[in-house]
Amino acid sequence: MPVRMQDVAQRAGVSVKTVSNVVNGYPHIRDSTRRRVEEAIDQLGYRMNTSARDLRTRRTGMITLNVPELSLPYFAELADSVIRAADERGWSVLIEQTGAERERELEVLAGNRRHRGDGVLFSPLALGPDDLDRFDVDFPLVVLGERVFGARADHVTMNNVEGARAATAHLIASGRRRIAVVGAHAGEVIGSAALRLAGYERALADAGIPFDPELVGEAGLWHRSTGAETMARLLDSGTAIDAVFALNDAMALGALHALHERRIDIPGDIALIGFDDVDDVRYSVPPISSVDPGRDEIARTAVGLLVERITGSVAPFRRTVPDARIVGRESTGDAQGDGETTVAVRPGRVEDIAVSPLAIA
Amino acid sequence: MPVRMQDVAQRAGVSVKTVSNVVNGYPHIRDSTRRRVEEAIDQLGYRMNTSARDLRTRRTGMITLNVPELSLPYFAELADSVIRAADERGWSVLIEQTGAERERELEVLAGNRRHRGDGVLFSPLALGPDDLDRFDVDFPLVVLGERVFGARADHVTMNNVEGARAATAHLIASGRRRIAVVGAHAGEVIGSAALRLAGYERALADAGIPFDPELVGEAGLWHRSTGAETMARLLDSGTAIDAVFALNDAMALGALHALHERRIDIPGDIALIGFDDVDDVRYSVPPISSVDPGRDEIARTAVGLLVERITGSVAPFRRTVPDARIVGRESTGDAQGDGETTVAVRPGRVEDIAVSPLAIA
DNA sequence: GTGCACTTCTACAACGATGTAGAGTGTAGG
DNA sequence: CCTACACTCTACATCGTTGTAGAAGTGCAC
Repeated sequence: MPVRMQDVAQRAGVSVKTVSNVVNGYPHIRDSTRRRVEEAIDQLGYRMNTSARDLRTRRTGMITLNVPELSLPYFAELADSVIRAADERGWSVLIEQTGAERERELEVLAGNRRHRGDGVLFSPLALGPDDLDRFDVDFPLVVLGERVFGARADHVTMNNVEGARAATAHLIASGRRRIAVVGAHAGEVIGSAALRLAGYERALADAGIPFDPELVGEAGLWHRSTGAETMARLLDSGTAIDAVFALNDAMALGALHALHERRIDIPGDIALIGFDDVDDVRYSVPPISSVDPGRDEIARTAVGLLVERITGSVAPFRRTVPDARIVGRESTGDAQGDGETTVAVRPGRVEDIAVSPLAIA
Repeated sequence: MPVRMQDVAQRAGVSVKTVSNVVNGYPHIRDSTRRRVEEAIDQLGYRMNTSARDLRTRRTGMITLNVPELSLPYFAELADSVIRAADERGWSVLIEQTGAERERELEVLAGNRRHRGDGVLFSPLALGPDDLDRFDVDFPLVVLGERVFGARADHVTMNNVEGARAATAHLIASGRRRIAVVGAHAGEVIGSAALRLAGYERALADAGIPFDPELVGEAGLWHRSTGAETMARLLDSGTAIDAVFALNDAMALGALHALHERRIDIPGDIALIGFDDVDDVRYSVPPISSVDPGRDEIARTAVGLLVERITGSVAPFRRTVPDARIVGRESTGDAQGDGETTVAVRPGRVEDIAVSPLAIA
């Protein structure tokens, strides 16, 4: 029932291949022929059957983005940026949610889930170094985030340690000494939590401030709710606190909530800084300072790496770390109202991973 | 290079079709045969070529969701719900962003954009009644939102009028009389703005409170920033105000920001209610009351309608309106801290649209 | 022993596009 | 006038799967 190239060809009095050539912008076509074909296409309302093209060309023009959930503002904004970056290059994006469940994340790598698209952008939250072997997959893959290092895959990470160091240093520079952390993961040595905590400790050491475990608040999931709970626990513990570094913005918003409940003045009594620089924190009350990890660049780099991996030849795996910066707002006393100050974070490094990719079948 | 059914068939000593039958769960297969095929699949690491299957079956198992942008929390949460609903039924979701640009929204309907997937879920923000004809498309389409009524397509809308009426009535019930509106669109008779304003007016009328145009604040785009600006204008105008109805939550958050800047007490001086019930408002300071339009049900219904339209026979177009409810929080004095009260909104109606769909080619 | 229904499997064409190879022109250069 | 080459177009095989039709085998009732 649907119109095929065959039908267009017949109407225009040319071969199917000529229609294909017109549609695909092949240059050597007489103007009159091109016009006739285009008219036939219009008249018949022809639209290319993508499945047939995909089958023949062995390429779909789609990539899959796997994130924990779009309800988390950071991932929603990441998805936004990824879709834009892909669109600029003419690619479409399929989105799947893993809910940060280990099982579903493993399925992404096993490729057992519906296997569409030419490559996968994967932001794991549940997998860790024990799962490194699973990343040896036979399809183009780019990993986002800080859960897995050393995987045999291209990898785009944030400048976690330096970002966290700069955020903490920023608080110290304004005279704070009792800086609490919201969102630590006890015993973990990988992942954003560990890296950002390391940056925090480094900043303290740089300033000669002793590390006090009482100031470190644990939070498993990095949601607004857990940020609020952790902040409340810290406040109830009775430890003196004059600043808070929330390891992401969602928890910073939760912490703000908890501070408000106790009518604590920000930044008067306690200064607050987050991480991710999502849109929300610009409009919270008061606006919250944050570390901008360079979301657009992360997305653009990741899409670029993936497309290269899909279309290009075999090359060593690469790890890239976009530039980050500190955005100062009212919650750290850097600005009033909608004002903002920004400070660059010491750049991360771009390294080649010293392993070769498996030949992609 | 990649493994085909052919290769599996050879290894298992059966025909290609038998492999296909095993993969697709065709029942009449000897156990021993099935086992041999499955072993061959494992050994060779076979994975179905989806393009070939899609071509043959004339179905891709994907739908496209077109939204303005995922950075807007409402649409991020909608996308989350849509992906979940689709996943439950075994469908994948391709997401495209229109940026609320008229041109791009028209392209969605023209089908000129890459045309993949079996159907489209479309949430327009720029199109209006003038574009009704464009909705006569030759692919399965379900429209979301309030921009277009009477289009020849299935349609899922929010219970705008009743939701807005109930929100306003809620403020009135707590003794407010000078209720400002943030986000009106002057002169528009369609779209969320007009419908929600109508609900507002109806509630005033019900309570015998005169409508005062000075209380109505315009805002073109419904962002946090415009909410803040509009709120500021209203406050600066000098009109007495004891409550604010922001026509969506993003603007409610912006309004909150503006109120905070002037150190106005909420709900002491001014009560505040929004619309959409996005996650953010649960954790703002203070938490903001809102109208919950039933996001999950909207998504589930929309996906259901679309899948039916794709797989099913021709049937009259349907319009559905999920149930909404008022969620009372601190900003209207209904609860303290994380507390919530809920009140059902008078149900919307489910109607058949009195036109038949075009035969889907 | 025959007929019939069910189970199990196969051969072949078809889905709708593109890659390859090459045929038929036209034109410039020798 | 012939050769070389660029331009324009076509015929045909092919991508990897599933639908259709039917063959072969099995079991059971009569």
